[in-house]
Amino acid sequence: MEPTKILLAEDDPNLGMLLSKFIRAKGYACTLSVDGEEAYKAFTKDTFDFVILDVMMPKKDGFAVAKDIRGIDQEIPILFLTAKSMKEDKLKGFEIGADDYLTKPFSMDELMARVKAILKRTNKQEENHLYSVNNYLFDFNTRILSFQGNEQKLTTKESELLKILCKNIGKEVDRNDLLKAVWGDDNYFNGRSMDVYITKLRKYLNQDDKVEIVNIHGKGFKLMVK
Amino acid sequence: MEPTKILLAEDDPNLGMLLSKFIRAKGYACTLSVDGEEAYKAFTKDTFDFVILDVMMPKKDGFAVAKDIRGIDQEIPILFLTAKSMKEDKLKGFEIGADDYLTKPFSMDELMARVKAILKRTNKQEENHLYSVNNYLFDFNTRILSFQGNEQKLTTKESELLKILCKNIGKEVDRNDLLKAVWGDDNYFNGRSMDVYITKLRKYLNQDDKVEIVNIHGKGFKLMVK
DNA sequence: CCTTCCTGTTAAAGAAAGTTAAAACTGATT
DNA sequence: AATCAGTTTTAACTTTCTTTAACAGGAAGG
Repeated sequence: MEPTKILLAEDDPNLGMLLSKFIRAKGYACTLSVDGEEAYKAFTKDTFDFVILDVMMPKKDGFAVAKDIRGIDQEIPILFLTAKSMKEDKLKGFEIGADDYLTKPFSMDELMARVKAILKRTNKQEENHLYSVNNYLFDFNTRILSFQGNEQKLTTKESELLKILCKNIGKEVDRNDLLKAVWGDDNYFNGRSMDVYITKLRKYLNQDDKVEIVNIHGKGFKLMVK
Repeated sequence: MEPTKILLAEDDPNLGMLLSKFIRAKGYACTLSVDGEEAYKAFTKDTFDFVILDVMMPKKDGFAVAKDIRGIDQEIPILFLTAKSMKEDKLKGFEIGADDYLTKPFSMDELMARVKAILKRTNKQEENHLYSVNNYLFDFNTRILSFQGNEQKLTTKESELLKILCKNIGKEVDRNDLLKAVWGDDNYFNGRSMDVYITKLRKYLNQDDKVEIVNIHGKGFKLMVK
């Protein structure tokens, strides 16, 4: 099994290095970002199991990053780091969907204990990125979409797009969230590109007429099982 | 969709306020009762989706409240909060029909995690947005309006509008409420757009002359079965 | 009555999404 | 460096959905 991947966003280079080193020493993989934008970009590029965000960061603060991340992933645990223990900050964080909150200064061990506790609770182990959509089975790791034994290998973009739809099965996913997650930018041309990919995915999925990607005009898409 | 309603019974005013605030921040509605009797009263007055009971409370302890609640509702999830982790307490709780048990002190997110997990388990997943209007059947999820076997696929706006009318069948729905619900804004032009959609819906619904969308001049619309 | 506002309806314009094919890019291989 | 296969983007065209415009009736209130 691959190690648990942690995304850490911390603008203070000293603390950032220290934390990431410590996390790696504990047997996790850790990607360090020095500001909010970089963190979100990293999140869209790679697949993580846990996110640690400093609240105060240049370019994009921790809350903003969390909000964007929640737009495409409601499950991944998010832990905030903050200098002050302000109550409203805490509440704002929880509103966005934080799983925990740590006030500086904190000890390394304290951080790891929280991370472990949250992972233990949230890890349903099924996070093999294996999605079942009625009679289809989609394995994001191998990028294979199978239907009653016959397998279809998907391309990178195809599988990234399908993954997000699968994660939100039955729920509408905002067009812009999809674009930012898969293309990194939600401009017009990427939008047209995505439409092309939606067509491709629909072709793959048309063997099972209970499965459908529906468009919500002006809003986004929804993968659903009738 | 209306928020999930949680009934919280906790006699410690500090903890009670903190918890209820936190629960609301997480997007649920929360009613706080300060003792067992009040909690039971609240339960009979309103409709809840979840109950959290402190075991030790004045007037009526958590177990007694749970017992009474179970007398009228065998389904609703109940979670107990207790100061001690006594085994017999735990057993007693489960006997009565508790869904989970949390020992103080606990963290907020631990509580929410339990609540979410239980809701996920007990919830019949996505709501069945299935409406029957005399001989018509409307499925909001698939956006299909069917009449004696023949199916009509509706567009996004058509189905959003029809859904709200169906939810309020027989009742007048205010023009502005409709506009704000479907268009997000009740300006003049959206109003004209809605009128166009009302015409469209009427066309779909004219196969059954017992079904009608009537206008209440200057007020709004009403979907009714004669 | 008659004026004004509200609603009903139709058609056309405008915007978003669906589809297909070709072009551009990428990375590996010769 | 040229070729090739696979992937992604761009472009063009089509279809579908939504809004706007225009006109016609009705209802409410003076």
